[in-house]
Amino acid sequence: MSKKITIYDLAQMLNVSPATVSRSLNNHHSISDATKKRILEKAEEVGYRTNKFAANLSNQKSNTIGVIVPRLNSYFMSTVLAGIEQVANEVGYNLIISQSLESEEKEKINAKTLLDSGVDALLVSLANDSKDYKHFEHFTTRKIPLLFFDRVIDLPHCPTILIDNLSAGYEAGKHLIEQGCTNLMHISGNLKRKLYEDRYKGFKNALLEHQLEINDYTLIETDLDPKNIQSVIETITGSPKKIDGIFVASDNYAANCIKELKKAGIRVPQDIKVVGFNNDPVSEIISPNLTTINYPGHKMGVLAGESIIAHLKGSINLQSTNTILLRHQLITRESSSN
Amino acid sequence: MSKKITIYDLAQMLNVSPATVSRSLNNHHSISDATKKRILEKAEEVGYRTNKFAANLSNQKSNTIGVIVPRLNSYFMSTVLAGIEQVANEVGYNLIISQSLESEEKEKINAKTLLDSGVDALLVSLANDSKDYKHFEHFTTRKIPLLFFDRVIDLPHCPTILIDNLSAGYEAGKHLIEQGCTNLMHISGNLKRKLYEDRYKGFKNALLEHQLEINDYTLIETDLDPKNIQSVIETITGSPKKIDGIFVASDNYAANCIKELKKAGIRVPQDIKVVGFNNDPVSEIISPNLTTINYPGHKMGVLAGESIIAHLKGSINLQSTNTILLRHQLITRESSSN
DNA sequence: TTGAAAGCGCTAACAC
DNA sequence: GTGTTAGCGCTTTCAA
Repeated sequence: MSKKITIYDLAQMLNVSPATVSRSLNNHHSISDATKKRILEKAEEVGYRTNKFAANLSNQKSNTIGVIVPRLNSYFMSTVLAGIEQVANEVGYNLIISQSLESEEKEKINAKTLLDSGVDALLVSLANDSKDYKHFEHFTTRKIPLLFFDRVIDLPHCPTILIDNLSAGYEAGKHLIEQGCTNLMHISGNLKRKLYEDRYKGFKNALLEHQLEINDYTLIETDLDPKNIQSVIETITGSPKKIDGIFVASDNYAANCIKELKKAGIRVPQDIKVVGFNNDPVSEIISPNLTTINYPGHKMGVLAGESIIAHLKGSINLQSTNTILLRHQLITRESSSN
Repeated sequence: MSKKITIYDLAQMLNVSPATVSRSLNNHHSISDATKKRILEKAEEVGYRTNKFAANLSNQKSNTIGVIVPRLNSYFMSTVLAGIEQVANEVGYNLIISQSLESEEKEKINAKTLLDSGVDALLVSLANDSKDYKHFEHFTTRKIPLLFFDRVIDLPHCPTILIDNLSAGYEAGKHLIEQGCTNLMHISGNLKRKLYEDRYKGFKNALLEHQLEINDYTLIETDLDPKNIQSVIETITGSPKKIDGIFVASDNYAANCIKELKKAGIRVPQDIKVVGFNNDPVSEIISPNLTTINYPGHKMGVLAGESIIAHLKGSINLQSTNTILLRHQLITRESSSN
């Protein structure tokens, strides 16, 4: 902002008051069309650009929405962000995006920075690490709307958007059982996060319902980082009772599992059937194609964006809606077929 | 920002002037440690939060960097963004990210919005569509640093960060030739963008150097969207001379090609050898594993972030550096083996 | 329909 | 080392 043409300059050029210029620029109704037109044209002509700093200061709002995600470079998350960005962009909101990199510490700092930056609202998907949520209180006390998606926590007045992980887990388990698996394993993400806990619970429910054994091999908690996959493979191959069905909490990890299992001479789906999660494009690239749960990331982003913007514009009150559940769907492919 | 405690409030509580408070908060040297401490403590105690709008207005800077990318949900791009975010976050810069969705129109609007938002600098990867670059002139005339990465354009005073696509294309072609391919094809992205043009040029150079024929089947231009892959497969299978080597401008597309080729009964690498681009994780998931060119996305993001921030802090002058070339690398895997 | 003027909260030049 | 004060550029109440 250095070629400083202000509303004062415009006012002077046109022999009107700055107030009139300001009103015209904001399309205020109490200005005659004639002067409005005159001012707008002049503004265009001299290349006037509004100074948002000043407008923000005066308005106490920024037309900016803050986003905190664990990391933005996963297929799922970047898809969600793309959805949020799209709707925000359309209605003229800016998006400030920051990553917690799974660290509660960074999440806190990010929240603080975004608060200071004067975001009008905050969208959050939690870090695995986070146990304490005081850093979000500043937002609620200041009545800055706060919405959680995917990795959520139940905070008063904060709506959440997610899928029904419990039933998704159940469906995955049930499907494997129906395909004839009797010795099942779940490879989970960080169980501190409710979505992973729920997926496991649902999965376990399916086992219980079919009177299948639950033992030390039923659940492995991981960070879902393929780097550390080897120990998981060893656990699978080392199980006393041969494992014949695996439900993995992410497609990416599942694809890597399949790859390593194949290397270890274990056939998928003949020896072990696999169900992933997310419906990542990789699920259709891996051979065999991966059975998975479709998780509508883009839609989630769009919905999160739309909800928060509608709330900001006053057209709906988010505080009352507490949870929005998106529809998921089991997609069966080769990795679990008979 | 509704629980409004200002520096005036603090000043009053402590019987000092607002200026002293401001200076203390900014750790100005001309303030005695004693008062500084007193003020900082009080600020903490009453939960004072600085109002960035006011600070920005006064400073004429926002500590914010704008980013425009074609879309943020590709593996490569989200990796770059993760890199940018990481360095920006570390030094207290915010990132406003927007997508052009490959449309010049949206790119223009995004640029305008970011300009108005008062970003201190702008990082851009161009939309395929863009032919006109006037929308970036506002930045250069206002001396707002502008840096292009990946999909770049040569604008005066604007540094660019990219890899040597010419030699990357050459290496890919040469590799296929060395593997015994004689009838080669390149599946390119939008040739309006120089990086794709360069990849093809390099590839062609390899063919010319080995006196291989260049014909209508040597080059297919696509949007690299797997949705429209079928026509490409038909072109491949319909070629009068059997194509035995393909260089694809993205791993994702290459993986889908391999998948479809396999469906069509064509064996990779026996019948056709394939080289991709990016070293996307999918390249190690697809079977056969994909030979590819490693493209250091995260590093590119980090470098872009570091460069622009160093420039903003005055420690280097970016205008003089015109182009930063990152090192790429051919990674040979099964898809091109003998 | 338009204008005058008082903020919005912070910074920094200039005094003391 | 600290205080006074004049901006930064826009919005908006109140008055005309």
